[in-house]
Amino acid sequence: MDLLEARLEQALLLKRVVEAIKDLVQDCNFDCNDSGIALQAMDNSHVALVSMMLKAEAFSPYRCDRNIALGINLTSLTKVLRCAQNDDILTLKAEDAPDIVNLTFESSESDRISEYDIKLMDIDQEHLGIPETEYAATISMPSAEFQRICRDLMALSESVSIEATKEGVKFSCIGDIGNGSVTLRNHANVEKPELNMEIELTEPVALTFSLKYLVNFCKATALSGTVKLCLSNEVPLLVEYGLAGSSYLRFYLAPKDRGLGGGDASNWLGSSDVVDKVRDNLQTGLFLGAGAETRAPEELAIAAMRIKVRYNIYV
Amino acid sequence: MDLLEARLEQALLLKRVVEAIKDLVQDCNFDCNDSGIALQAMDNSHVALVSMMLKAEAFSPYRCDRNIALGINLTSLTKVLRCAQNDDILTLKAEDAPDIVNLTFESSESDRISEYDIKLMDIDQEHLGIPETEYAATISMPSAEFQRICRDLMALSESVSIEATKEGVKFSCIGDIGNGSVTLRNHANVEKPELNMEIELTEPVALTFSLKYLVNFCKATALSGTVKLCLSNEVPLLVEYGLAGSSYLRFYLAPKDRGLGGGDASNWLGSSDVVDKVRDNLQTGLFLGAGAETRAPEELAIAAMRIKVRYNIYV
DNA sequence: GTCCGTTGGG
DNA sequence: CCCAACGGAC
Repeated sequence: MDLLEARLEQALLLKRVVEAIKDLVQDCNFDCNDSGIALQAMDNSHVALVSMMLKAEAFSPYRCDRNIALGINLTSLTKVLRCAQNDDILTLKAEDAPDIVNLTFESSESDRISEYDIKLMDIDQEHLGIPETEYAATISMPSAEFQRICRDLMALSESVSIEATKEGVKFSCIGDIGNGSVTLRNHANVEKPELNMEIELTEPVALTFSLKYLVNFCKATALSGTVKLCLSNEVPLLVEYGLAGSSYLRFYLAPKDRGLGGGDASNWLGSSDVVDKVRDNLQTGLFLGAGAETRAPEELAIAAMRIKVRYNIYV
Repeated sequence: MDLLEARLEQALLLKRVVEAIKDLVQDCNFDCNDSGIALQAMDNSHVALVSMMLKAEAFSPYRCDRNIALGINLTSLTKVLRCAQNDDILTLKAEDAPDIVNLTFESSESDRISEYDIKLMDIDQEHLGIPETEYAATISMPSAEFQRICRDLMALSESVSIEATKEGVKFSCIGDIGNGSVTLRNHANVEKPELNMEIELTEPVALTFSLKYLVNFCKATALSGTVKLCLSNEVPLLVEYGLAGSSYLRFYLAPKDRGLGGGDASNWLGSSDVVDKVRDNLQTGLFLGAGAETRAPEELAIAAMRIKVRYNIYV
């Protein structure tokens, strides 16, 4: 008897989610419990963090009798998901103490049934239920527009500065061939609310980020017409794609320090001894100061990313 | 206060123009004066020449207080123009003695404004306002048809012979796998004049050209439904795409000599000492004979292309 | 949504 | 030099 059984009306949802994160994360746990399936993982260079939540309501039916972590290689999962047609019905199944997860794809007329087993792996990783945070600025905008801006500016530079004020948001960059900026003003359209650009702001913010990562996050564009950008100084940017129900796909990205001349984010954590030491510390949470070990694990990831920002500044 | 300000209702026009010439020319001056913006440049191997004229009437408004040459790298310009949506309103701005040119893209609802600065470069190049010439044959035909013919024949050969007679025009080629030809007869269609094929001819002409270059010129196809081919013996072919108003995009291409066996146009000016000498001469206009130095610069480019043809014949 | 062509990375 | 990913066109 299966311990987990989750039936998704459209395989497309999971296909898109996994396509959107597979280049950031190689292997990770799908943490299943009775409220749904969650995934959290930092990317290889620990500059970005992915957090997915598929609530039980996204499935019909959904059943998970006991907490279970399914360690999956995302390249393998991608290969299998590509075998599903977009509007196939997808069912995830796992037994107790499983060494495989089973994916079943049924055509809507159910005259074709495909079944795949993927081998599981043991991944030693805490689940980091990242806490909801108050941000200085929260921008809602069409996800396609955000994608377009990131791609456009990448033609000029590796970094983008995002400045949010009450009136609007300005994305700008400085490059060898010239400079560029895109300015969006608040815009409300009652007929097409998906095209709205809205800012909630307690204080103006300006931060700089790696465009390479942002463009990567934008693979999730098809998942939602709207994206939310949440910024506070010296805190990782949150890029959120809301899914049906209150499911979501979130990306966090540590800001870059301008003082270092706009080097690639993957460069500022290089491979020197010092950097290795810091990297170890990030993973163990050591740099978090007294009391770190007593904090909830969900705070550690974000805190670790803040430390990386500091490190970047102080070196 | 800006010296130049030129507002284009549709960014698409400039996008297409620059896409059509960027593979022929790396860097060139945009010569701006009160009558509009002009560009002339020879390609690297000096076999082809591009001449663009965007009249002031193509812009609204257009203002240029003083003659100014904006030296622009077309790869950079292409990158920036790709950041414009096709129906954005595009505004070009430059100050007096500028080191950058500013491009502004506004969405028609103008809730998005993108601004890019491109660094300028000093390009030491005369403006060669090429003179209008009388040609032995002038062919008007649908631009898509010309593109199709060039692409088709390129499958067989690197060169095409264009023969114009009173009755029609024949494009033909000889290749290793076989020979090919496309013959068009005069054709007038009152309902769809864009599909007309018309020849004005004072004497029959037959010349051979590099298909690689012609295919390249055909990137301009989307700019106009009609293309004009103008031929005279031993004179460069003129391929003209007319734009709204009397703006235009023109390409000139030196004929090839059949005696050399249809080598690639970029090959027949190779790298021997003799060739280098000739190339220098082409650039200084020396081979033009007595009186060359007193000729208007606009004649030199065309004359230089004729000399290359001769050189090719006499070697 | 699918397919093809181009570009960047290994 | 070959393969994968991304973007644009149909």
